[in-house]
Amino acid sequence: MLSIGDLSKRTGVKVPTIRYYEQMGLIEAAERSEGNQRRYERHDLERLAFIRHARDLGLDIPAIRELIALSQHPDQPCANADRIAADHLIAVREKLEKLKKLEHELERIISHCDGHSIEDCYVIRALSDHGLCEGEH
Amino acid sequence: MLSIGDLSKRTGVKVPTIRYYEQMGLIEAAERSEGNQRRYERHDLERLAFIRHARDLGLDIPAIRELIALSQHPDQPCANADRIAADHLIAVREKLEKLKKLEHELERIISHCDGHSIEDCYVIRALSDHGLCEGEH
DNA sequence: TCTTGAAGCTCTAGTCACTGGAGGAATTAT
DNA sequence: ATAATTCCTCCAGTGACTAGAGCTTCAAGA
Ligand SMILES: [Zn+2]
Ligand SMILES: [Zn+2]
Ligand SMILES: [Zn+2]
Ligand SMILES: [Zn+2]
Repeated sequence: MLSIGDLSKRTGVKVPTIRYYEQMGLIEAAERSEGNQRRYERHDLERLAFIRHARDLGLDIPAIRELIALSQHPDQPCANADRIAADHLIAVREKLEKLKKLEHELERIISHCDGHSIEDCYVIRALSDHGLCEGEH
Repeated sequence: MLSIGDLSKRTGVKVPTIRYYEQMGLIEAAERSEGNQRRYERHDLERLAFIRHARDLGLDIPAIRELIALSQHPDQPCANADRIAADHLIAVREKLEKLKKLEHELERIISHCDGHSIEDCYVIRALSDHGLCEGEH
């Protein structure tokens, strides 16, 4: 039987975050001690590690909720789980594309400034006029 | 003299967002009509385009506020403006690195699933065990 | 057993950059 | 003159936490 603090230390998830996950329905409401304190067991540890890992991979809470629900039905096909992951990969790739464009523009803008006065600053000028940009973003 | 709606149409910035920028101190409080409605001029249009462009490049509001303040002093050196852009580029590159790792892990995870039952689903198994991952993230 | 300090509880509010709605006033078009 | 549109202010909600206030419970040492 672990206290919420023990669970926190073992998983690296902060105490208020564990309570938040419970509120969001990712973790079942834990059993309580006589004095109303949460008491956890091994399977809560595993559940929390699952959530933490999914969050680290960038999945949002509704997606994780769905994955947990799916994982309760081992005999069902896993097409939905695979689709959640695939959709997320698509979203990650879209963000990557945007960030690459930003990186490119920022590099270009910074390298074009000779670093003298604000009046001539290419950073300021480029921000004032998207026409100076090479691509869209 | 433009109404807030005109300004919105010309810049593509939504009306509540323009009011929000005013509240955040990015735009000076506009003059008002007799009936208390905001009236804008050309330089507000330019200011808003500057803000919009800076936001599109991912700069946050405090950074934009500082850039606007700097741009009011054309004779000063532009080191601070350049530093803001450079710091932002560093932040963008860090995000890029993280996203590339995520993309890689997600690709790997998805490709390892044979798409049959939840019980064997590699997506679920990989989420349950970071040890199955190739790298950190 | 008593006491003290750490850790737990609930509830509320703050983060960031907006976005939307309610309820009412002003402006514009017919 | 009337109707339609736009404007005003204020408040609340988004996502995923995070922090604090004010109180209770727990664990350990004297
Ligand atoms: Zn410069
Ligand atoms: Zn641009
Ligand atoms: Zn699968
Ligand atoms: Zn992993």
